[in-house]
Amino acid sequence: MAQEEVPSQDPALPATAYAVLGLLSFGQEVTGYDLRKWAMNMRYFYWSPAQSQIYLELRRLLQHGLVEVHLEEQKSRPDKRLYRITDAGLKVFRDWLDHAPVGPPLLKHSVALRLFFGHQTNHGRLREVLTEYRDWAVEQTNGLTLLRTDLDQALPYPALVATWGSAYFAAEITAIDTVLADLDRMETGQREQD
Amino acid sequence: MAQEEVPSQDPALPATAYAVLGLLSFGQEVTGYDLRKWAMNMRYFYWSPAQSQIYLELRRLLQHGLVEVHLEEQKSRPDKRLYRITDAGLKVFRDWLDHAPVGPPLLKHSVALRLFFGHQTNHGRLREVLTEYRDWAVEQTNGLTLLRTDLDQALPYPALVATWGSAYFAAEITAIDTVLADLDRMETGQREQD
DNA sequence: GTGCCCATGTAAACCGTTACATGATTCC
DNA sequence: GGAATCATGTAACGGTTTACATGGGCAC
Repeated sequence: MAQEEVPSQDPALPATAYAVLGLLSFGQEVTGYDLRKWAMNMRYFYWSPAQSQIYLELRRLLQHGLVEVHLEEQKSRPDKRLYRITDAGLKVFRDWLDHAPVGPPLLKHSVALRLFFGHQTNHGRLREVLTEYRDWAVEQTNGLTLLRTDLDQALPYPALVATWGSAYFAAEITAIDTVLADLDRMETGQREQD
Repeated sequence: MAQEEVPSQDPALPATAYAVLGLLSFGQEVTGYDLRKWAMNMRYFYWSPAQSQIYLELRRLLQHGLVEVHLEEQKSRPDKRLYRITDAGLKVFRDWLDHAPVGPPLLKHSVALRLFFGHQTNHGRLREVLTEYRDWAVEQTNGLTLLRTDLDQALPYPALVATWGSAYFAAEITAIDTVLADLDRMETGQREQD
């Protein structure tokens, strides 16, 4: 067994690697560039890594024998590297899906953080920040509903996630409205405490 | 001006540094150890960094002159390093609060990711994963309501965030229930397509 | 003709995690 | 008696970001 590609048993891959494997598990043959675009459609619930990171993960998966490449020459442009998942890769991915422990979502909500520290800011600015976030959330729901029409019957599980995402953003919007109303009450309530 | 501590103008601190500064902006004199416990109460909306990271940020803030320390000797235990925010630190923090651009929350929802790839797993396991996440979300709401009783009038802004957090987890729970019901429908619907 | 899209890749910097080390005190 | 708490810190490792580089095709 010289230096042939031996699919190692427990590669202990980083989370991003599994995300890439999962995208490839849909069966298409795609480039790293394509993957990045797909990943951006998932940004609603899973933060997309930098583009350079995706290329790195693909190389790693290749070394582990979990994906395979086939080159497609292009004149005056870097050759296309079309990746496809291997049987070994599919097995590793399914093992991860079925056996990985359930972890909590990783959330860093900078807007909530700024509200938390509201005692150091002026209400005017705080209001701006919250409103801007609310607008952003509205945009996200719009983007998601657009996406969902594309998915619906063709990709049922992604469609479920899209529905979930819509509910999430809807909740954020009403939560912001509640906060905004509470801020009002705090301001006017300061002079008339019973 | 030899090598005295010159508070640099635009330190461009990492997000964690501002979180630490913000906690210190409540005015108390605390240790890194205390900060870590406080940060854990914020894990509902802002992922707590590792303990070693907090100590590192404190040293960095000290170098920038944004916090100051005073030692408290302890026998048979590392000396307490009690940190307090400086005027410069408070200024930097307020500048950040009032001028930092509004960024989207950073979310990596591993459970949603696994639902997204549902075509590669069996429904039984998928159900388990979702249910386990649901249970976790219920725990979080319980923890939050406990917290909120402590905060309420004393810390109004953190209380607002706690309320927001409760709404968030409640939304997650009903979203999971919807997904679970949809999965049922997908299973039974497979044989009786009209 | 300016700017975005394609398509890959390298390099440096660094945030952040994990693991380890210490050692008395306090709670069950 | 064992485990958790207090209280800080170091070292290794690696995931991730940011910046940079290339260069033709295509749309407005």
